[in-house]
Amino acid sequence: MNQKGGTNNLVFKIISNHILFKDFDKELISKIASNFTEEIWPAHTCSHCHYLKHKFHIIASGRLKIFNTDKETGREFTIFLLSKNDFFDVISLLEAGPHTIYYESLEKVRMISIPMLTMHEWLRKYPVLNQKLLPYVIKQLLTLEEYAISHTLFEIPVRLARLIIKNLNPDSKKIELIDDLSNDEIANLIGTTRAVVNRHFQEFKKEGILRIGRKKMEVINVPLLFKKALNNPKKTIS
Amino acid sequence: MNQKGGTNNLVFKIISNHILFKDFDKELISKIASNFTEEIWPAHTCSHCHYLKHKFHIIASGRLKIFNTDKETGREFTIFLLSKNDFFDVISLLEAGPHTIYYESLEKVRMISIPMLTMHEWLRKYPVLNQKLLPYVIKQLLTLEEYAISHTLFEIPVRLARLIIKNLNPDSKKIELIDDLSNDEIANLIGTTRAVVNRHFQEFKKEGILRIGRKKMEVINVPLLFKKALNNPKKTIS
DNA sequence: TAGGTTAAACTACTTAAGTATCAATAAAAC
DNA sequence: GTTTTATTGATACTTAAGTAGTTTAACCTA
Repeated sequence: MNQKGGTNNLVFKIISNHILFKDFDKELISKIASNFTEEIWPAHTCSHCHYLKHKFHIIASGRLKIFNTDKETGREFTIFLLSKNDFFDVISLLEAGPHTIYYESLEKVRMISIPMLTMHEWLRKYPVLNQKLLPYVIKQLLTLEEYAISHTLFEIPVRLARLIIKNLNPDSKKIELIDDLSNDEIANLIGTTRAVVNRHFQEFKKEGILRIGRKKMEVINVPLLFKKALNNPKKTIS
Repeated sequence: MNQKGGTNNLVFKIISNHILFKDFDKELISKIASNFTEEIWPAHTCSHCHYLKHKFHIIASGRLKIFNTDKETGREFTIFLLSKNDFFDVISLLEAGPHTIYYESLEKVRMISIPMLTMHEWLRKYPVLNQKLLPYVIKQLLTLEEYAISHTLFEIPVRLARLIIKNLNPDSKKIELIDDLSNDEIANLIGTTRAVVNRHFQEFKKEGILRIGRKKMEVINVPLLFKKALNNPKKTIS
């Protein structure tokens, strides 16, 4: 019905290439796309989870962090750093209990969204959608498991090294997604504070692992970085 | 075909009451049940994830922990403490990359299992199964998120108090599932060491929150316990 | 009940991480 | 181009948690 164009081109383009919907037939994709509306969050738009319970979003461009805060200490922990094609909130897909987390756009974020009710309806109507969703959720499960483990068993330098490696393009050897973040945001990603991150960055620099500029970083010794990522508390090297 | 009895009564009883299968019709449940075999792990049976990739298990009785170890320090972190009706390994349901975790039975564990291939086949054949699985996986996601957050932002006494609260029966006020664990196993659950757990147990005891015996514990002041669970680093009370 | 085994309690020490503060510097705004 | 703001770099200090080792108590069983 809304075939040529749907609500607009952006929505159709995203939906038809998206992991959740791409295998649906063209007709259905158009119908699905027509339910989405475009939404733009300016940089540093902050939103409480509560207000998002009624909407399901897919990111078209820009980065958005899901985080938790400890009001007492003011410290933050970035649980997920979402970018293109990621969607939220997965937890709200399940009618679970209260789930206090926050969202903030790191820059201007373009996204498409539908009412959560519609998404719920589709999940009932198209069981295949559950099949598509499951691998994504399990991948998030793995990510969180990794967080829990490394925040429990590993020290900051190890966590820092692993964060960089995880965002290192294996071909270009360039750091992606996080290379332009401040020390503060890096600290949030590994669950520590700015001062501690900076302390270890200085160490990494001195050891010739990283080259660091203002809001940019570059790996100059990959093997050494991988060595840092091993948990080796009793260093034999002086 | 294998209607009366199936492979045996235990399997049928578990399957027909299990969250994953209970809504299937009797015929299908019998067919499904006939694929399961019973398995018993004696107390302290330890198994590496690798060997379990080819099987899917549902626990009938006993406790089993999923954990990770840091070989360097010997420290352990219990990711999940599974008991009746829990199943594993969820991550292996997705054909993901390597996932190094370990399993150990805390006591004699009775379970029923099928080849992972069969489970994969069913997930394709019965999309409803994905629908049943999703809420469970999302619940695990929530649990891991909670771990990641509390291990990042909260100190040991808070984590200890929350662990107890999470396993506190709201009606009976009795601690369940973990009340007979050693300090060592408690430490694994909150990601610290035995000595530290004991240190804070002594504190809790002195403050009149807990009564502690050898491998048993009891809450004697619930409100104080809840107060401990709040993250309140700057205590005004001396 | 004696002897052995295991877990818990206690003490002393070490260290990484967190905190506070300020100076230096780059970027952005006016 | 000057002021303002944000980010980084650096120093000194505090503390919770980790580590090591010993003592005490509970439990088991021979």
